[in-house]
Amino acid sequence: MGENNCWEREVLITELTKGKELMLQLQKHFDPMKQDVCQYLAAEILSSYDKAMSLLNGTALSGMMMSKGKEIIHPAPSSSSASQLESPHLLADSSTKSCDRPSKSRKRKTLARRTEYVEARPGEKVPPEDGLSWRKYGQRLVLGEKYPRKYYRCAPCCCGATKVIRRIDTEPLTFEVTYGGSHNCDQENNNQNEQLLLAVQTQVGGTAGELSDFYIREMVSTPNNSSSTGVVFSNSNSVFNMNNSDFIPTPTSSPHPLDNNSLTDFLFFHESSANDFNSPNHILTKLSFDHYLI
DNA sequence: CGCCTTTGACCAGCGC
DNA sequence: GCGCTGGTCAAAGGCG
Repeated sequence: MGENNCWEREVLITELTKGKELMLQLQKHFDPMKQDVCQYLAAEILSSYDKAMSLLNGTALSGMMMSKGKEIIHPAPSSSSASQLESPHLLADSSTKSCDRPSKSRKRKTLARRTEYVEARPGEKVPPEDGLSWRKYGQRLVLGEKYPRKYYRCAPCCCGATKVIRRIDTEPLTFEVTYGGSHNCDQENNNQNEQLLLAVQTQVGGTAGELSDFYIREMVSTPNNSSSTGVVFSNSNSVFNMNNSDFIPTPTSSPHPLDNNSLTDFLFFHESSANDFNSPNHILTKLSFDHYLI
């Protein structure tokens, strides 16, 4: 009870803060030539305020996600996997991080779970990647459901994180994704990315104000290996790619496919163009758009 | 040959 | 207490 109130208060504060930040960005970046960017920011702001209003109206967050106020997570960096996994609802006991296999017991797990609704892109029959690495371990057709549920667990290590994907019968393009446990290994990557972002700010401009023309496009890292972590960022004229071995921004091969593209391209960058300048084995940690647009 | 997916079996939670 | 349900296991097969 008390924990729920604390959690909802935290979500409320987070959503209101996020909305404020987005509003400031919308004001800062308003440009009639970038209507798609403005529309995206406006949608995010509305989403944040909807969540906050739901909480103020006494709607439990879980109910908000599960029932009429279905939360559709669009495949944009604003729905950063990193921030999602930091949800207190989801975090089990991160202090006891270990890579031991979870208990062999087949006892049904009663871990805190979090459900999201994800839309597939038009023409695709699979939900968009969430930036984390998963390995499928089971699939079963549940009674009364048209499509089978697919069960995944953490691939890079054995932190016990699981994910269940269910295709909605009535909305074939919508998937219900239920996360269980905590993806500790990716949290490590996220910490590395935070450090890398600070390094970028230090090297390129020093302060966020001086970096106002740059968009951090993507953090890039490889599984279980921090040595090849990198970051890609750009302004309206150039795309830079750097890694943590030198922290010196260097232009990527020109013309880069992302050059002169709008921010819409940035939002889906990780799936369409990432392989242009990274090893095929990389995984990409999607970042919060509103957080890293500096 | 090793990794990944598939699939039937197992077993505990849950409702009646 | 019993049966149903669904989450997980693990062997088998597929694929690169």
